[in-house]
Parts: sequence; structure tokens; C-alpha cells
Amino acid sequence: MKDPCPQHAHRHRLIQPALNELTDQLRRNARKITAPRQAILNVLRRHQHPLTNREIHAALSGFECDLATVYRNLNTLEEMGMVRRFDFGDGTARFELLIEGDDGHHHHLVCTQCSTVVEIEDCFPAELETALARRHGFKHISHKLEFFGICPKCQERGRS
Amino acid sequence: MKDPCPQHAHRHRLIQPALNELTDQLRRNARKITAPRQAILNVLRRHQHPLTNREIHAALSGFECDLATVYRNLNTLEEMGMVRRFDFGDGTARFELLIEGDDGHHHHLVCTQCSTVVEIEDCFPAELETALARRHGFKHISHKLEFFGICPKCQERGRS
DNA sequence: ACTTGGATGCAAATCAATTGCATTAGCTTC
DNA sequence: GAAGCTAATGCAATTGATTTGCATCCAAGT
Repeated sequence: MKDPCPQHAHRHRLIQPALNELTDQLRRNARKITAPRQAILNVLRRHQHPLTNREIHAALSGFECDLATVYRNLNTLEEMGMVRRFDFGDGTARFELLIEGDDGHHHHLVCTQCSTVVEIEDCFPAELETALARRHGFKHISHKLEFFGICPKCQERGRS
Repeated sequence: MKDPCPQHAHRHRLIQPALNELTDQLRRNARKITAPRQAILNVLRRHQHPLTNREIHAALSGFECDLATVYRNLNTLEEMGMVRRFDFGDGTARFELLIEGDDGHHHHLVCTQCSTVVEIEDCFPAELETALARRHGFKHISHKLEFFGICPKCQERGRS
């Protein structure tokens, strides 16, 4: 099978979890294995970069389900810790499938012109974050971090 | 005049720009000095922490203007670089007045229970960001970074 | 004072996301 | 394998933030 998403070939982690592993996770969480659910997981499994609800809905190959069902499922999948929600500040949430055992913590570099997404390995330094929490007396601290810029291709286009 | 916003007394930078400095900035940008505009700037000037359009609209003391006007003004003020837009991921934008000459770059620590906001001095290390941009060939790189956690007061409340 | 284009008010439209409700269909139990 | 319970779904309507069309108004320049 060829890469389902060539423009995101630069993504590092390209493990495709087997579908039955995913359904097992559902079972363990006392969730029913429904057709929409499986179709959605299949889409997420094949496109391992942040997808909007709408994109997921559009990518449901063959099988159709209501957009509201996609929204509902991504919310429950997030609660279950099977997907991670990202916010690129454009008003629509994006989701990525998580690999079991991996908390999926990572960030993105997004092109402000063509929306190309690169997965980033860097993260805000943990010791700074800990110090920050202590300094202000906060507990259970976390962060949202995304980078924005102009990708190489759009720089080319700009010059032409 | 007492602090207009006691629960944000921990905010460090509490310079209140004079209203006429702000109107000067408008003039320099060929913007008309209108009553709604001044009222909005006045609100931002008095409450130097992130405010939603709705909050700003509600805080317009005495003077009333349409909510759409608030939205339009914050967009133009953002274009002019007089305010900075923040996104805490709750679906509504927040704005802070910028001090002239300061690019206003900073981040926040937000309580996920009571929404208390603390301004943060830390930032993602510039050298890491530069390296990141170079590594992926991106230009004009920037980032969005916000921290979330449980504030001291809510920790108390939780225990009781 | 006169003119003009930006600014405003008001209502309607968008757009993402959620929700109420009747119906359907997994999954457990017998 | 049928019965029963409840989650899950489809569909339509709703919410909430934000934008926009349009007629009117007014700040600023001449």
C-alpha cells in the first residue's frame, strides 16, 4: 500500500496500528464496535496527521455516516485517550490517532499559507515548566504549543 | 483610582497608557476617533488582561455600542498592532492592549477550573525556535504557547 | 459648511460544534 | 438464538462566536 498521504511523508512516526488493536481498545473501554466508529478509526489510522471532523467525515471511504456522529465519536475517542485534539487557532479542532502507550505529546509547525503541517520533536523544556508551576502554585500543569511560519514551497511560490 | 481588576493584581506590567496616546496611534494609522473606539480602548486600558469581545462589550461603562462594532474594532486594532489576540482554546478570542514599542509577546497560565489568568515571563527558547525553523526550512516563524493547570485557590476548594 | 469614505447599528448569515429525540443496533443474559 | 438494556446513530434544530450586507451616520479633510 502506498503512503496514503504523500505530502506528509516528512512525518516521523508512521506506525499504523492494526484495526483489531483499535477495536480491542474500544472493547476495553466498554464501547460498542459500530460501523461508523470503525470507519473513523480507519481514516485516522491511514492519515496520521491532524484532521478536522469535516476532513474525517469526507474521507470515510464507501461508508457514510452523519457528521454529528463524527463529532461525537472524536469526543469520546479523546476521552478514552485514543486521539489527541490539536488547535491551530483557525477555529476548527484537529485530531490525531494516538499509539497505545504513547501519550502522543508533540507539537506542530504549520504553514500559514498552505496549512502544511510538520510534526515537531521539540517541546517546551520540562524543568522550566515545573519551575513555572511551582512559582505560581499551580498543579497539574500542561501546555499547548504550536509553531507557525512559511514553508519552503510557499517561499518559492512567493518569489515567482 | 483603585485597581480595576483586583484578581489580576499579580500581573506584572501595569502601565496604563494615556488615552490620548492611544488616539494618537489611531490618527497615525488614519483611523477615525469614534466614540465606540475610545470606549473600547478605555476598557482595554483599565483591564490589562485578556478580555473577550463580550467582556469588553459588557464593560463599556455608560456608553453603549453594538457587539458587532466591538468585533470589528478589535480586528482593526489587531491589524494596527494595538492589541494582541490570544487563544485559550475555549472557542473565544481574548485581547490585550499592547504598549507602544513593546511587541507584547508573552504567554499565560490559565486555571482550567476558574479561568484565572496569570501572565508568564517564560517563553519558548529563541535558539530552539531558530534551529527549528532552519531544520524545516520555514521562514517568519512564530509560536502560540499557553499553559494550563489548577490554581492555588481551586486546589483549596478541591480539598474542602 | 461640504464632501467623502470609513464607522456604526441592525439584522441576517456563517460556521463549528452540540443537543434533543425517536430509532437502531451492539452486547449481555437467559 | 431470542429478549432486553443502553449506547450509538440519524436528523433536525439549536447554540455561540464571529462575520457581513446594507442603509445611515459622522469624523476629518478641503
